[in-house]
Amino acid sequence: MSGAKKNQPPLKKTKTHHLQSTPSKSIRTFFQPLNSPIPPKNPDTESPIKLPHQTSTSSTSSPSSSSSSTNVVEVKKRISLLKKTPSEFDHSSVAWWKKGEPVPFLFLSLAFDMIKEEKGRNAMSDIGCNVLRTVMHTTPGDLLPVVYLFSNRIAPPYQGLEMGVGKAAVIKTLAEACGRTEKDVKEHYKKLGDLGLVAQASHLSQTLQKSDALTITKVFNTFHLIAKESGKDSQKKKNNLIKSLLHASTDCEPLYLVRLLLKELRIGYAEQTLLSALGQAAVYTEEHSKPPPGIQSPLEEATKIVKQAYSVLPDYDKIISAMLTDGVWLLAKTCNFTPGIPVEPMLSEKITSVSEALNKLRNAELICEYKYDGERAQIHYKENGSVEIYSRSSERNTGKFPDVVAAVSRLKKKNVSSFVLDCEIVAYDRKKQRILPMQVLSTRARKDVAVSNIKVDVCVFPFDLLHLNGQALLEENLKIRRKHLYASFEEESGFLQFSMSLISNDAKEIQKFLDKSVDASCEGLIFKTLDKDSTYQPSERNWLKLKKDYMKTIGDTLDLVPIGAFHGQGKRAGVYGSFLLACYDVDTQEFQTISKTGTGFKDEDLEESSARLRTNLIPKPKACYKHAEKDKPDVWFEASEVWEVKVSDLTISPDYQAAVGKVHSNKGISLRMPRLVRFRPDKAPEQATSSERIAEMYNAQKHNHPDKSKKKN
DNA sequence: CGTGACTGCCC
DNA sequence: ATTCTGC
DNA sequence: GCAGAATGGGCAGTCACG
Repeated sequence: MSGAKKNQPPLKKTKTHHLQSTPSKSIRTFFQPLNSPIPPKNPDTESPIKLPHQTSTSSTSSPSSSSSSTNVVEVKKRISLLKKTPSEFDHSSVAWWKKGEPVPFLFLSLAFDMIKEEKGRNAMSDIGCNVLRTVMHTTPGDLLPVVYLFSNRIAPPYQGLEMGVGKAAVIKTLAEACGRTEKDVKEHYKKLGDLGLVAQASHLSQTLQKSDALTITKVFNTFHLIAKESGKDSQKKKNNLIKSLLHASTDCEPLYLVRLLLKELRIGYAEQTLLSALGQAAVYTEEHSKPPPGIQSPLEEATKIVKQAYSVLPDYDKIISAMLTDGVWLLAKTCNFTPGIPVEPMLSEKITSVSEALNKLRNAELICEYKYDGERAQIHYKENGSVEIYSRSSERNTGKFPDVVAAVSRLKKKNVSSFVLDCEIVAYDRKKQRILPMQVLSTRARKDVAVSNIKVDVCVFPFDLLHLNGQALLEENLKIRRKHLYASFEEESGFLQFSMSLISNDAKEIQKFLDKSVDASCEGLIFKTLDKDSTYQPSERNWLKLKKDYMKTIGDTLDLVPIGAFHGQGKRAGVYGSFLLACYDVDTQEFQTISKTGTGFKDEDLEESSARLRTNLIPKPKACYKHAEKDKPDVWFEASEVWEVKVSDLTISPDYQAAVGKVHSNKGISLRMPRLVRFRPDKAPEQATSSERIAEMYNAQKHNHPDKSKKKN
């Protein structure tokens, strides 16, 4: 594809006033210039360059119209030292601001830009590491916001703080900020595939407005203000806050402001690399603190420790503060699993057959459990009786499930004073004693639900216990955890039922169990070891999952026609990113939209398909294309080819038109998790899967006709 | 007060 | 969620 | 095999606007 291009707006002069808005109290606990026995190499006195942010002592800001643009050149030259191997890097070599002064946002933006250009994760991690060390050295109080911005968040997920700024809002703001129409901005966006690049190319702040240089804390605090804004006129206010940032930004700052707002950093650097860099930065910064004896490679070890700490306590406020006060080597002690704070859930890896499970977990005692189709939940019950429920991504869901709160409180056994339960919450019809589809669960109200007003009942299916009566069980084997699990709760039909499980290493028996799970409206099975390697490993993909649609020969497959496409974003800029697909209704001779798809393509496939279909453009949808007005693709195609798509489910859709009237009077059918399997050059569009067949497939889904799913042996 | 666009979060 | 890709 | 970044349907909640 293409190399990265930069597109930098001309520099503007920035004046130097540090509007210091202190973030929050957490900084108080930060250790000051970390234990640096080595006197800093005279950080500022020697700085040979007059830099934009360095008004030195004179608070009487002179309208220094002097060489501000050359200054940025100098800054960039200097900052390229970040590329040095950490062992050769001098933590005071790149900062152009004084010790104790707020870290300029430009520093982070330029670092992002450098990271983006690197290829290897090691090289990227090194830059990150050097950035963190620089901040630790000059302004440790800024480390927390720097880490948050690096990780593309503004708060731990369970705090529910969201900016509520999306593409549409950014488009609107950009249009206003540079006096263009929204339509204009949208076009530009479609071309570049990245609103950050649009912002950067827009030469914002045309007027030579005297504005203060952005600092990390300014940006971070403004993000928080944006997040907290709500109610009438809140959109306008958010809009203005964003504009104020954009107008104060220079160089590549607009690019990263926008990307941060949209949570799309796109520099190939995310959580795991950051954690690794954090660990390494700590090792270099804590120069006097020797690693514990017996450690061969402190850097790797520190990385492990930080990742481990984060996986059981995913909260940077706590991790950073613990790291700065007690050092990285104590992190395993200072950042423990904490009841009330969610742990990252253990995950599973996809497999495609029972035999694959038996192979991978050879020589270990196996347990299979039904894979229920609901929401993952981690339920924390504390000594004082308070309960919190967290989602798979650590969002606090307690307010959505007051009935679950009641159920676990009621069904825990007497000897249980506190626990953390890992489970699946599933929509459930108690009268018919039947699991209901995910789509039913998703209609449940989410905020401040009252037990008396619940529309969708749920049943909890526990499968693991991470904590019991003040004791962490993470390090115990599954066998032990299960023993505790079963000993700690009573079952109550329709409220709490242990996940259906089978302990077996017998392929035939397991195959039967798999079929049974599907009959019971489940998605398939999860495989785990009971003894060997069976501790609970947060965020690790050490379980296996087998779903019917993963299996090569089984699962629903459809032959569909691409009739439109959407421009790609990010690394897909310049090609289509996804395609609008249709089935064929033989009776009406219509192509009816059924879903989009944008995954399953090799890069090459995507380029070729894009090139091929671009020759087939039509200005308007044909009369025989049945689609909703709502989501029109960027371009329409003549129906010309057939693609095979695999799905996990068919669903009734509010928008898509496939088989409309056949299973629902005015709604069509769509696809859950559609992905391209292969092209079908052997088929003509009219040979695509028919609406009739799609209705059949929908009706064949077990949970749509549960009465017919008689037990079979 | 109803509707539709937008956003975040489930999968 | 699924899938692909570079390291 | 890891980590990151592309991409899917669809729901409730929020806000702007008529």
